[in-house]
Amino acid sequence: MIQKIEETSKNDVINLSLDTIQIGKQALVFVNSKRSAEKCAEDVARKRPKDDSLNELRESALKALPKPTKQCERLANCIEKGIAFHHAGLHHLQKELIEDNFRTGKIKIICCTTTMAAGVDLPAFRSIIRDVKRFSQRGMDYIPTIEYHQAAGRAGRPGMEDFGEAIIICKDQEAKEEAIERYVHGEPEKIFSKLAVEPVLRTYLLSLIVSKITSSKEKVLEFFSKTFWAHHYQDMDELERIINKVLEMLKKWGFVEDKKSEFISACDINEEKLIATDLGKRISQLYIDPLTAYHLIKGLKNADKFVEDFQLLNLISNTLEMRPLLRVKVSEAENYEDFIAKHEDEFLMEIPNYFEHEYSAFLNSIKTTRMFMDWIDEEDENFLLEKYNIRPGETRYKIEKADWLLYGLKEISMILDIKWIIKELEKLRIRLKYGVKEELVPLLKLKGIGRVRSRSLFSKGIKTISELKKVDLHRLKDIVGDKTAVNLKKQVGQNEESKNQRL
DNA sequence: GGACGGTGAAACTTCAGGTTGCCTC
DNA sequence: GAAGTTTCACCGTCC
Repeated sequence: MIQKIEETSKNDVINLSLDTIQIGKQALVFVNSKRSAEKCAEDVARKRPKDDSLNELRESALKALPKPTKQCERLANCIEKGIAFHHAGLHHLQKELIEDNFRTGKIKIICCTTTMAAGVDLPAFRSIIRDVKRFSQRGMDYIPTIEYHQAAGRAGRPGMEDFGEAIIICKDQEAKEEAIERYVHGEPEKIFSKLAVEPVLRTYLLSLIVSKITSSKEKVLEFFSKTFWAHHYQDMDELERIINKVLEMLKKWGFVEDKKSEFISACDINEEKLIATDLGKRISQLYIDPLTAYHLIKGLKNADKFVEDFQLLNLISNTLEMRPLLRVKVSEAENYEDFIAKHEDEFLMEIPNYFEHEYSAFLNSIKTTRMFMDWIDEEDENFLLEKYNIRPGETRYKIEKADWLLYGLKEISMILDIKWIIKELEKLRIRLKYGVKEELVPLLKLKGIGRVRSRSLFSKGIKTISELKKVDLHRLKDIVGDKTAVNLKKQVGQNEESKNQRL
């Protein structure tokens, strides 16, 4: 059935969105980048009148962060017209806000990336798939059929509507035929085992040995031969070669060792036992890729009684876990290269050769490191967005990962008995978590005190716990508010409220 | 004549998502 | 590969 809609603009997404609203329904628009999601939402919003009943919602979106970023403003400006964008760069509060208000019907159109296709269950009358191609390492690739199905599956609300509409936007006849062939008639892709990815294999193999599920090379091979991976791979010789290679690495790095059986039975006369070392056990518990662990250990050994924060942050930025790293633009490269030259002897890892492929990753790691440095230097999210083009949601995600790696680094230091560095790591973790300078660390031990309050206390001269004890309750109330002030006094062992009541 | 603003073409840049650990009154 | 952004040349207007 061919259905005509009103064309008020050259942009099909705008026409479809406006039509959806006009017939009293909602739509999700799927695009291939965060920037597109934002722009697309703004384009639709521009064609819509402001709705005063959405003022409160607008304010909530704006106030999700202590200080609104440009992204918050853009979102708020869309929301007041019943339109929103949704992607991984949003603060989780904003994501929830958008999802909840789409469910209640206040938000009519969401322009989103794949966050919505996979993770969130938000049905709508229309699923509009604007982009069926997405950037990949090989250039632009069609999105998998399975992903199209997930997006299209959002169309139609069970129990509320008899049907839904999934629409792919095609620029010409050729694109239309391709879309029908690939997505409407196409079979979803077969599922492949992820075990074949080396970091996963390394982690998995180590955990098998740690948990004593497989205690010899033969048993390891036997175990893997029964996996889904082997089923797909079929070539057992090649499989054996890969597993052997990984096993040798684990041994070389000191996470696994061979042990000749002391009680030789008739059946396993030549069997060498595989045993995880203490270090190997801890790494497996920490769920870090063994290669990352090896890289961290090498870095720790290069540190000599004193480390700068940037050295530690750079060490963890050069791990697979931290990827994708922030990308250095052509115009920025010189600046970061200068930084490398200036600190040449200070890195805890070897700097890749300029002509090696890894050099650009190292350059990116410097940018990521400097982003963390700015964060712990108390720059706000808007500054990070402007300088590094990293959005608040991604900033939080990166910080979480960095924190986890620093925790891993601390645990490894404990096993290796490198005691002096542990305090440094603990301090850095606090600074990274809250995004503060070192001077605020003592105040952050208190409950109810974070980045903002610790800074205002500090700037009013309250810099330590003992100074907090000395300060008058009324003055404290002026700085952090009534409830927090009382709470703080309680925490430092002064129950000021009961004292006041007694007076 | 110079400052300024508007316009459009060319050059340049950038491009999804998101698991894991520990502690504590 | 393509959308989106930035840069730059060009032109017209105004003081």
